Amino acid sequence: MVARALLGRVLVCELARTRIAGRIVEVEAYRGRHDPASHAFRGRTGRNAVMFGPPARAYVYFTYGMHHCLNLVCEPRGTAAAVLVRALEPLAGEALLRRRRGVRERERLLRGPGCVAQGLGLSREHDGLPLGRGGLWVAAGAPRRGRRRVRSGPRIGIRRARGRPWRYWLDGHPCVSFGVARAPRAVPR
DNA sequence: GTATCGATTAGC
DNA sequence: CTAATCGATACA
Repeated sequence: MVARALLGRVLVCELARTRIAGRIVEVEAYRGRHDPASHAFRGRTGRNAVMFGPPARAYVYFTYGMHHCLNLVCEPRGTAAAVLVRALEPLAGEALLRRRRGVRERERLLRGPGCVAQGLGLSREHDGLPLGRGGLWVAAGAPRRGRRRVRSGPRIGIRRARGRPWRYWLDGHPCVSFGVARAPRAVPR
């Protein structure tokens, strides 16, 4: 699976003459037309069009009236699958991250999908950005996935298709959005 | 046209 | 636990 393989690799963001890098420690897979929790479940729309396009592009969407989230499109044209980047361990650009995020603790700088987009400075204008040419790419990354085991479980914050364990994270990593210490709250209703 | 919800977060 | 805040979606 693409999602699992991304763990431990390094996401590099060089936009607007800045440089931020982070180890990918938590992701979720969304599987298009076959996945009731995916934005692409009901077909192509203006928002999700990038997911139906070629792979290795950023799908950036706006949600809750105030947050953006970053996905990496990972299947061929016509198949709308993407991986949501939920959390990174900061490796470069921490001073800028502290300024953008307004928090001091390193483990909170890029913990949670909204925080990732805010930290990297991503918004809808970056939707469709090709990886590798537009200032955003995935580098080879850390050996042995940061020396942690990969765990999987239900995705966070969804109401449909909760039985599918398509969230993947590095076990015990302090930059994971919901670990042992912080359990995910149940989605209401 | 109106009503409801959301791949979230921070704060109490 | 809730407010914030607005685009997407559901429904009349």
